[in-house]
Amino acid sequence: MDDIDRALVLRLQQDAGQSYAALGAAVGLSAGATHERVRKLRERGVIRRTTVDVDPAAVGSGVLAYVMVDSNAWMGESGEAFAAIPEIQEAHIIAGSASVMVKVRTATTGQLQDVLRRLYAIDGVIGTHATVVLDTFFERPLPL
Amino acid sequence: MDDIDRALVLRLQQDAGQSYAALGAAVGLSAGATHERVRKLRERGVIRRTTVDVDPAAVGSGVLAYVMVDSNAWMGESGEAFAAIPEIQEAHIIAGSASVMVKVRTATTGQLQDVLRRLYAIDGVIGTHATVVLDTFFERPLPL
DNA sequence: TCAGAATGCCGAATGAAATTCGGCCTGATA
DNA sequence: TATCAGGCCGAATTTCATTCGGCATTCTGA
Repeated sequence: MDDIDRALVLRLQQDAGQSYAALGAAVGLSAGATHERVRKLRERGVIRRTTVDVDPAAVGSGVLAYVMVDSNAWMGESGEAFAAIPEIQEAHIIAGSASVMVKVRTATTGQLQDVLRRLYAIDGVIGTHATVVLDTFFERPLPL
Repeated sequence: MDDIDRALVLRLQQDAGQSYAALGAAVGLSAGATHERVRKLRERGVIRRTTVDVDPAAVGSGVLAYVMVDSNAWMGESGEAFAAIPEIQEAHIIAGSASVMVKVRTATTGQLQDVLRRLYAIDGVIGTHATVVLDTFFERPLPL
């Protein structure tokens, strides 16, 4: 993981569709060497996968909310219960008054309400506190 | 935006590196037609870009926190002030007691503290409330 | 310090994939 | 029903990914 690797990851985050030749030229390597570097970054798990960034509103997920989930038990093994709710995009164990925080995307606030209902159905969950996002300034890749 | 488009977006989210031939076979289209569909999805902005998913810990961002930012003024035009802090990965205007919520990734909690310091320096910011993530269950693509 | 091994890079060769296009079919329009 | 636009297929062409031999540099251990 040297400066070249970091530069490669940075540029791939910005555009994973460019050719290895272009990518290599940007960091001063041949296409072959660039290919090998990127292959190893994947192998090591630094790059997990290549994906596309989708406009949530365009695919029917215009409502974004963060939900703090309160519980009366240790939630450390409940990951799958949260994963079973497809509208949940992220789920984290947190330090603080609540024990879990989830990021939810739905088409409408009605569906958001339904997600809250399903959260309550999870073992140990005793309360939720939803924070609705009114506007997103930005969502961007990791700093490097 | 029909069922085929949705299937394409779904599969591209899972793996944007596959060939148009494979992608087309999965949805019942030729490589050429698939190429054209995807081109239009990009053109319409449904697909914003193709990128790589990076392991944060591997690039020196092992600490994740969400920070509620309190203010004494309308923050609607302050997006750039938040964007100027590279450790902030997302920034949203929210409904509720705080006015802005940001997602922060740093290498250490010391750097997190430094980010809070810089948040306080933004015009109108009068307080922060950080929630540190202890463990991430999952982070995944949009539901479709 | 020196031989051997390992690593990383370059440049060329080869096969696979992206991209382009003409022609055909279907559904909508008037 | 005649016309037109949109979408798909399949082939042709160009570009790119991937693989490899050979060379230089660095690392290891004696």
